[in-house]
Amino acid sequence: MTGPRAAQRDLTRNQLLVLSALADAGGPLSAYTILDRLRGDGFRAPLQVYRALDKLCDYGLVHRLESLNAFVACRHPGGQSHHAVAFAICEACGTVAEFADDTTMRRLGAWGSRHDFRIGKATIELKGLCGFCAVN
Amino acid sequence: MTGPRAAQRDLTRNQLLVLSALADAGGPLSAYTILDRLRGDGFRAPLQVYRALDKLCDYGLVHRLESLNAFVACRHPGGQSHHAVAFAICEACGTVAEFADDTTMRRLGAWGSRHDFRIGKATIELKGLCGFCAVN
DNA sequence: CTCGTGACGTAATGTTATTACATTGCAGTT
DNA sequence: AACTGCAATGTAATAACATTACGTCACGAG
Repeated sequence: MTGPRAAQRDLTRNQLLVLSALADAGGPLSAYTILDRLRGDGFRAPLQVYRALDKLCDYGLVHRLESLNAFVACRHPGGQSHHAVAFAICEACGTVAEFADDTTMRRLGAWGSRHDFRIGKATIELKGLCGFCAVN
Repeated sequence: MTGPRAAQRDLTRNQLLVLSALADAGGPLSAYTILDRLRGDGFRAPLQVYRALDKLCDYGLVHRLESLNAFVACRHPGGQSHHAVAFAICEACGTVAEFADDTTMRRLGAWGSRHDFRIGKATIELKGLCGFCAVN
């Protein structure tokens, strides 16, 4: 067992702490916010956080939100397609909804095929207003 | 004439310089790279670049690539939908292809309707290998 | 003329991410 | 047990990206 999936059971202390911080937050956190929250657990340098985040992203347990320079715990861990996920980010309240739209993904894959582009990772982030904030 | 489109004819000196730098490059540049290239034209501080970039993005003449922290001149200026654009970024050679896939956009719009999310801007960036680099 | 507005210049600072290098822990081998 | 290789860690320094704050200038509307 050496694949990425296998490692889910073998998280290191630092990885576990970072993942917990994200899960507890229930929403996106910046690397430096995570660092601050983990100072009590012995974290001192950004690299400790970034290294853990890299692995967690590899393992499919965390997503990076490019448009926010922040990270979220995956809401569908164990789900097959870590690379085929999209996010809806409310600009008013900051909530992030994670979703997978297979049709959209297939559509983008089709574009790739037609244009001879081999897709490694798709970043799809919608910024806007959630139902609650659009009204209030 | 007060809308964003109108302003295309009224770019300031700084905006024109930044747009030219991006157009000349033919690909993405970071704000600081632009700054360096414009030192000869009197640019001294990051803010001069960021201010121009903000406006150029508003006007639909420049796109920000979130996953690269970089900016590109729009390849379809005057095109109707500045917000409905996607990018394919080759991780090997750095080339960026800009495209608009209406079906994908409608699909995401449909997701928004179904989930009561009002989309302001969609960020779609595909990372992978272009036809040339996938072979070589 | 004066007031409001938008662009500009400059300095300082804040935020995000990486490089470089030394060390530690542990599995597999001998 | 000693050796080796590898992944994770600790620490410091620095690079890269972005914003805040404040003062000035040009210009059109009233």
